[in-house]
Amino acid sequence: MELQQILHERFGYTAFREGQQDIIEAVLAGRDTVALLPTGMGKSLCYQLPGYVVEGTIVVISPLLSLMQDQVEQLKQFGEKRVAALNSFLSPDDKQFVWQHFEDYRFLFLSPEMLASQAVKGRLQQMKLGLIVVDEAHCISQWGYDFRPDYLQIADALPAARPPILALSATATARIISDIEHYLAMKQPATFIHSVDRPNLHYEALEIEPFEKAAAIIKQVTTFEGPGIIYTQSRKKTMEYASMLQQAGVRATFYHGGMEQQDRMLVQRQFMHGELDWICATNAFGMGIHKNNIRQIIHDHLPQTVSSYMQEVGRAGRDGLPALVTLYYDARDAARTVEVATLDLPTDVHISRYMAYADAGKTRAQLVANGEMTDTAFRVLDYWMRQLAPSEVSQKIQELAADKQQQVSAVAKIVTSTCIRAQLLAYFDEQLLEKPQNCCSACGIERHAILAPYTDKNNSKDLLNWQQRLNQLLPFN
DNA sequence: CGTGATGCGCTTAAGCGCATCACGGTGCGTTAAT
Repeated sequence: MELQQILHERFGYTAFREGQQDIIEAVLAGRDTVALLPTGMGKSLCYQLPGYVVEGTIVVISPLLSLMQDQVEQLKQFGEKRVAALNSFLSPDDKQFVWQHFEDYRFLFLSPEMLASQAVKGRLQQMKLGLIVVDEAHCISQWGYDFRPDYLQIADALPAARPPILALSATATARIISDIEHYLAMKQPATFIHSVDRPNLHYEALEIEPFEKAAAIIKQVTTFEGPGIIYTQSRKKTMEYASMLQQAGVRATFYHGGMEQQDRMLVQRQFMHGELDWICATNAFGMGIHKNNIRQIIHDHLPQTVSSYMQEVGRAGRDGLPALVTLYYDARDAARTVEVATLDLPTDVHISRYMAYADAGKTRAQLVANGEMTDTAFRVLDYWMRQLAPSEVSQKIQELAADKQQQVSAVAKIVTSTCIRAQLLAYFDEQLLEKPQNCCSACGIERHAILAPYTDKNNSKDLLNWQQRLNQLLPFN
């Protein structure tokens, strides 16, 4: 069957979006493929469609359970029944069911951790696989080294005779692409890259005294239109900002990784449906947010990497209309961001404890239960101890810390440069060819030319029924 | 680096001033203990 025909009959589209067809053809030609597509440009179709061409199961490695749920639902809406996500969301019965029908699924979603389990590995060895997909593949680089080491071991979990791998992401530097190719053990991959330039984003980086930050942010939010996101560095601050905005009459709330899954979903949906205008969040807020009319992104600190900054500001202006992205910083920010970034790296003390326990034949559960290190620290350490000699691990951790410092420096250098846009592009090996009007704060910017004034949404009488409307919107609440 | 909790020593014994220390972000899966 022709691709066009499948596209139309199965998915109801009349034409491919830019880039999709080339990527799909590369995959169908059996090539390992790295595809960088802007968010909202139909990444999912690049593996959904091949599901109806190739023989065997499409295995999708996904970083978040909530993303898996979204994808499963989307495929079900397209009429696909042979789709499942094997993860800890499932009840024991459901898990049993998926396990029994493992080979029968057309699409199977797994986390890297689940993929690493012996049981899953064994099962994958014995079944017919059509395609391996790594969604949000920049997580390999972003999380693999010091947070979720299973991201560095995806290739080890796959059968030797495997189908092609398709790695999908929105933003990737040369280094991230090279990490993806290396840790997925890709063979002469086809690579599709797009420009990261976003002409409708207007960049601001404003140096400010620490004690003036909050007031400046509240003023900005109540002067110009939203919706928007405020990114801050601690869970506590998300709540403080949300509280201040609420007192200023803004429909705002907070979001961070310590919240219950259900609350997180609730906030996401309120924001997407326009019930909330501002989210005050840590970097937990982002992946899987499909909202195209975000007008502002505000940072109250220096982000940890240029890539994460690009991802965060990149959530603004997906509708193509102008958006303002503002970063407030002070001279001490870089040092503080480095502290936060390196906080949970294992130390020499942890290495000694790890070795002592290994010698005594004790288990990781005992180590963690004794409070000698966190579960994450153990897993990261366990990975490196298996990769390197004990004497090399300490040095490796130091290298990781030095790298974090270097990455923060790169952010600081860009936001204090003579043209933020040009420097951001340069970081992604691109050259700025045409400067838009109101390019960035370094080039000169006129906020009123970019955004409409703030309007007070509290005037509408339906605010009184806010909770009721929420309840209607969200049946499970 | 910056903040907030804790604890010490001092002193018209209840609270102050100061030093020290822990903590700060991102998520998967599993299981022990209720």
